[in-house]
Amino acid sequence: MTQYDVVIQYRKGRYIIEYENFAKEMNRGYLQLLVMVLLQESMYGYQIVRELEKRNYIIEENTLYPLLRRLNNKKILQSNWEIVEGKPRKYYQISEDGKKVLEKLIDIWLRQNQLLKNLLGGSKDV
Amino acid sequence: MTQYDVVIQYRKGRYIIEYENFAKEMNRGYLQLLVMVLLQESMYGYQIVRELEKRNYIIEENTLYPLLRRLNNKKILQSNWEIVEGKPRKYYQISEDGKKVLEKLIDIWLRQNQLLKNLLGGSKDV
DNA sequence: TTTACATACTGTGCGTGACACAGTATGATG
DNA sequence: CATCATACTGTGTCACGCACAGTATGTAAA
Repeated sequence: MTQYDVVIQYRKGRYIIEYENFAKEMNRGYLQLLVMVLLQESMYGYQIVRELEKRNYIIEENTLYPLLRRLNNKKILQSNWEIVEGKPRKYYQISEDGKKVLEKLIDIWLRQNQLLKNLLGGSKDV
Repeated sequence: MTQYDVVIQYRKGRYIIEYENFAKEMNRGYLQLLVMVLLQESMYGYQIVRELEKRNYIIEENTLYPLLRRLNNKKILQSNWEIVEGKPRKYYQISEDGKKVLEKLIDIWLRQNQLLKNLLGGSKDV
């Protein structure tokens, strides 16, 4: 915690650089979109975490599992259990309703991208 | 509300298509990024709403004003009042701390973009 | 052999921000 | 003189990211 740090607050027993919070917010919406895109092929939770890890994107298990459950409850995803090597795995895939929502989200994402690209005006290669 | 609609729930006196909720989530993080990018030049709230409207991006006043206040409280933004044509206007600009956060957010955004682009595999022109 | 780590889930609760709702005040237009 | 555009303020609700805590199996190291 130096003069160079950004905005600091004490929470849950440690100092939080405020941009950790902003980073969190950046995930909202995006993670849902990401998961829906991935689950066009059937996958289980742990597999998703590892797959994204390989692609240098860290998603917390604490984030992903509740997310999968929520999307499942909303019928955005479908799921089925399989026993593999004595351990149960819950496989998820996007549902027909989910595909419709996914389309909308990709639309939004494209529009957001376009706008930001314009505002940054070529200073970033997006 | 037809068989073609996606996921429906009744709230606040009307039916909500579930993807409105997903759309909402898509704004989290992104709006903060957007505002920080815009406020590299000094602007006031109402002006931001109209400016984005021109660019076909609707941001609710109910969303923007609280957002500006929050970012101001966190010293991400600075503000000053001016009286124009007898009416007070609160002008905001990004602060030095804010610029550091903005850089991080753009990084995150670029990484998210890259990953999603890869996953969508050329099927979308991003 | 027991300790520890990887695998693969479950449940509950907190904090934050998008947006709803409500309100204030001025100037211009009809 | 009513209504609309301008330009803010304050407070409350709800959903989601993530923290925290727990369960259970298989495997590798000490």
